[in-house]
Amino acid sequence: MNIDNIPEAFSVTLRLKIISSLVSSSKTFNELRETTQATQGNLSVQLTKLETWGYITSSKVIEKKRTKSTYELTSFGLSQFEEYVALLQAVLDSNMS
Amino acid sequence: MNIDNIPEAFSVTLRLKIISSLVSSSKTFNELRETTQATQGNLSVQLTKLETWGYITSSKVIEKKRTKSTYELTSFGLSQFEEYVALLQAVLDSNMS
DNA sequence: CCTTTTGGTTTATATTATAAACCAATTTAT
DNA sequence: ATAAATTGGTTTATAATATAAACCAAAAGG
Repeated sequence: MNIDNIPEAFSVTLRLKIISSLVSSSKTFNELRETTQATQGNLSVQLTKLETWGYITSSKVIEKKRTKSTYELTSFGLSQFEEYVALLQAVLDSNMS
Repeated sequence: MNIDNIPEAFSVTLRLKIISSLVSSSKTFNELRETTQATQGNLSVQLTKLETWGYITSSKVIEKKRTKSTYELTSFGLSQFEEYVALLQAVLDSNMS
């Protein structure tokens, strides 16, 4: 990763919030809704994108006869996030004059 | 700054490239065009936005009877960039389990 | 059963990033 | 002289995409 190919995952605030929220632990759809304050539709769309890109995985579980989706950051997603932050930090560090 | 109000300045790759490029030194329009590989129109639009938001300043100088614009990162722009990176780093650090 | 709630997805709209077209001034070529 | 090309951009049209509104199915409550 370099400044010329920053992944799309980090360019939308909601996606960044989702990723940030999942760093500490997996979350359900509604937990993410609370922490991100996003609408359901928007959340659904962005989760689908992050999953398509391999940043998160989801698993549907039937709980009390209702589906409950849980979202988890993949190791790829975490490492991309770490790389992204390291890249920006390096830009700042290179300025040390 | 927190995860709920990430400035728009950082959500577009070209804007992030411009800011990154200006961290080390001021640059002219065409120097930015080379380092960012952007089209003139796109570069112009994003520079105007960054200037409107106070991230950069521009100065037009007449050199060999031609205008030459130079763009410089403001101290506000730099500190916002630093805050942004620190914020993301804090998210990662908070995961230390 | 009829309404409400849960747990989402699909689709339409609004925003905005990008590229194409344009413009004025200057230089170079004829 | 003046036509063509270059410099240094801005304006505008279009393409992409983020967001919100509408929708849907299944279950629970009244």
